[in-house]
Amino acid sequence: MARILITSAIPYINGIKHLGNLVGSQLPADLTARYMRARGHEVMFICATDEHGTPAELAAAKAGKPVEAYCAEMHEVQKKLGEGFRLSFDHFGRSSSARNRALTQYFAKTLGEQGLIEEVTEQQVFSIDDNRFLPDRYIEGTCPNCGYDKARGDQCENCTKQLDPTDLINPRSAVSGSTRLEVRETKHLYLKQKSLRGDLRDWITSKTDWPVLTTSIALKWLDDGEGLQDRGITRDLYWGVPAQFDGAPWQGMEGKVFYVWFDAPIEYIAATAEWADAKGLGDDAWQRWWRTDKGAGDVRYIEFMGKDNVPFHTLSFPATIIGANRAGDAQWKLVDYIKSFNYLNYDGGQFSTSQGRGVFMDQALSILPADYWRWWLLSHAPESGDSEFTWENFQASVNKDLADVLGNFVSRITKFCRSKFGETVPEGGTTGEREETLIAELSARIRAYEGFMEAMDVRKAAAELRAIWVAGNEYLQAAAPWSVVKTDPEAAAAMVRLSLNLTRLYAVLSAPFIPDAAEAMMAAMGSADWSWPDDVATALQALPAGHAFSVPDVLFRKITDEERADWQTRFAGVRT
RNA sequence: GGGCCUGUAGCUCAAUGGUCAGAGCAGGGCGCUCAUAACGCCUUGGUUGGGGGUUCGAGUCCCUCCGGGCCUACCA
Repeated sequence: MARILITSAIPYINGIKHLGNLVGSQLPADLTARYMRARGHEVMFICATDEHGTPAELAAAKAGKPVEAYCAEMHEVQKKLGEGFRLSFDHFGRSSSARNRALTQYFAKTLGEQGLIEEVTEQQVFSIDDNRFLPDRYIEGTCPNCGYDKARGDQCENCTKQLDPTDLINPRSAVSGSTRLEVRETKHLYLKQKSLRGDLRDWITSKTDWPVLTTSIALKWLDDGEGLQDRGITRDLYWGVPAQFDGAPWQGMEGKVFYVWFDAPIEYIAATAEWADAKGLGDDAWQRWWRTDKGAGDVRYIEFMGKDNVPFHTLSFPATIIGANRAGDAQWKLVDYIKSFNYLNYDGGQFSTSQGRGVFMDQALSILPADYWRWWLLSHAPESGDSEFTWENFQASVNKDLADVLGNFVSRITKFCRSKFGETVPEGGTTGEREETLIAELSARIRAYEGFMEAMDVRKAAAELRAIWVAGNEYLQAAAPWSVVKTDPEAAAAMVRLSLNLTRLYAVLSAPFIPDAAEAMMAAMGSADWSWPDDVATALQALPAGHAFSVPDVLFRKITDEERADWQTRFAGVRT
């Protein structure tokens, strides 16, 4: 038994997330957490809402609410949706928590004491009418290069030229449209990542088992051009962790907050502390997951994220950790493995939160149960490249895999048994060569399934699980108990007994992917034995003769052509 | 502009430089009748985006062209 710490990238607070967000981090993280628990490991699975930053303030203003209230509401909404998708977080925290405020300030203070924070005076665009400094991206104007009139202050989307806000012709605030902008001087803290470059490179190059997607992005940032640059870790905003506090080794940062990307990953740690608080446990309880000087030496830490998050998790967050560890007292845990995902596209384009394009988590649950989405998304996870959601593919995959292959297997065997032997596991008969062959095949496939799950090879694990389901149908077809029962009821009884046991086995194996259906299968088998099938032959004897079971309701109903067409139309446009 | 990823059957995807490029779905045929018109067996289908090169051998490595995607540090 091992100890495994799993974090999912924390979803941003400004709205309900779409299926692309879900499959890029939370869902595969949940799959792994559930699997590792099923294997008997001690798991800490952490997620949270990422609440700070300009977009949160603007979304709150648009909703006509104070940002604190807006974030509190949206946190609850996201938490409920996570529960709806059966995301089995040990804790779903908030980056605005007191724990995160304290830890973020602690890390900043420690980094400052190590000489790793520098004060930099710089010029920033201030919008008089908005009464706020504007991030470059929130300034619009005409591109000096191509004349596009909606160019952003950081880059022109039309000609892709990188810009400085002061390059724009007729600049205006993207928030209000106001043109009363002026450049003001402002002071910010920078994390001196440059000086940690060697440590970071040594650490990253030691991770030979990481996916190319992950290491190539990290190395590019580390070495491209002039190499890794220092990063500003404060902003002129209201909503965030205050950058001036008692004991801060710098002055003059009143009214400024830490940059959201500085405090967001620290929330992984803080959310674990929030978990301990919620459980009424002491600091030791969470520190044993995060501090190698407090017992976290044997923890394996895995992070899940979309590819856009990789630089922050391979460079800036590790820089924070490595820098703080130089102080020599607390020793914080660095990530052991990063599983990153590409993007899921929607019907020929991108999912987009800002444009309301695609299917969002609340909409998805309103039309079908979580298991349908979990199965499709995980079995099509964008691991090797971007992948695409289409309604046709969704309908076909779900109907075939869940209804025809798995659901129908459970249906045919339970109903057959009920009609011939009643609703108890039948006794008598012995197994033979056919059953030996089945057990051998299942053993080999389960071993392969375990390998894919350990490696977090999500699509391959799904394909193997499906093959395990198919093996049940193949067996039934070849054994044909409906024929055998006419001449040799005892032999048929042995076949049925094994098949009912196979149903329980399927519940155990399938639970990480489709937890609700697994529960339904287990309940129908009248069992609560979730133990992992280390030995298949033994596992197939868990339900003894005479054990009562029931015929479950249809596990997965099929998606009709009419429904598919309806949803296709309903979700074709933009969410309002 | 630079960097990275990617292009394989109608669709979604596999293949440490090494048998005849494989699966699932869709299509075709046969079987079965326990089951959600489900299941099983067999089967059609490929100039691996184009062109060149390295090699005994290339989907895989190199060059080039074409297409798609992502990142490029103040959105998160």
